[in-house]
Amino acid sequence: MLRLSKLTDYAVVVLVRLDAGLELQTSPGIAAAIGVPEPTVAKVLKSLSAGGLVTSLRGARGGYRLARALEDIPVGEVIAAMDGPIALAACVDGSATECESLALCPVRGRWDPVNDAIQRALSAISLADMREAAIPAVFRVPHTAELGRSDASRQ
Amino acid sequence: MLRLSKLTDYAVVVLVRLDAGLELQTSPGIAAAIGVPEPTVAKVLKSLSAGGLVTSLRGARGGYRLARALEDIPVGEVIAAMDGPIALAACVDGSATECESLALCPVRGRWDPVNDAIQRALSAISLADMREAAIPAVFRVPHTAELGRSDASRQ
DNA sequence: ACATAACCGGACCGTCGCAGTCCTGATTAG
DNA sequence: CTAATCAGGACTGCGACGGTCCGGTTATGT
Repeated sequence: MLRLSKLTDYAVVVLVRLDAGLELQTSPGIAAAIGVPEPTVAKVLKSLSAGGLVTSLRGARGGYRLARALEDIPVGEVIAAMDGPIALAACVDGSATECESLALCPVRGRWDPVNDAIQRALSAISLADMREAAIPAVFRVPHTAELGRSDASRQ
Repeated sequence: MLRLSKLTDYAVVVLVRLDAGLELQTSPGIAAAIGVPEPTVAKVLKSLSAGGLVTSLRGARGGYRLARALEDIPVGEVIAAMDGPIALAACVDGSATECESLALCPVRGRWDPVNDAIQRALSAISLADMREAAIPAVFRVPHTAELGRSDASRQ
């Protein structure tokens, strides 16, 4: 239950990887570093960029960079960037129609306190708290050693 | 975005309705009272019964009853009964294979603190806290008035 | 100026879980 | 025995999600 999308999980891995000390990292480079297909990583980075969690530099020698320190990124914000606004209900979006009839809809505002509680819980945990386990041992070894390998070797 | 299943929302409405003071209520009766199709209500009640939130009496003159007071039912338990164990990850089930390779899987134990926080948040809110808004005004009036609508019309 | 590398913003499709319904038993009151 | 009710499935249509790909834009470096 509360199925967190797999993309969101990747997002955490990607963000932690972005904290590896380098100034700028490319999408293919990150993909190689964390062992996730490049198109998927690209998609994650796009969402994160749209959510303001990373800043991007276009063009050759471009790449991504953390917009803030991991300590200042609550996990709730990552989820919001990937899966949309955090809300625990079936019809919470600000859709105009309001389930056709506001009075009839049994799903109304009731979950607000629950949502607030979850929001608070997710705001209290930062990515720094999840950092340690974020990059599995297998991928933690090739750090700054040679990370432009699998993409640089393609030319 | 943490989509809560619609069934879970119905579950809250049903549970609140079960608190209406009657000793025993049948599935069709509840359906008529809250304005939700009978088969759906039946499904919800089955799940709730399996989760130990309501007790059932089979046979003629049977029905459902709250297993505990609303104050003693945290919303997290309702969610767990309807949507399975509360866990915020893609692969958290106790599946044997563990994503094929435990070492490789980037999704491992990292979300535990987050899950714990959510679990705590959901345990702190009881159904009594959600009672007021649970049954919309429209359905709060016709208590036992004219509920022979959709259940009497079938067969 | 040109080629290259990288991001951007979509469209696209297969898969899977969910909502909702229905059917066939098992159980109990009258 | 009969009727009412719960129990536990099977089944189906739909929509969201994971994952991939493509054309376009921007910037670097020669």
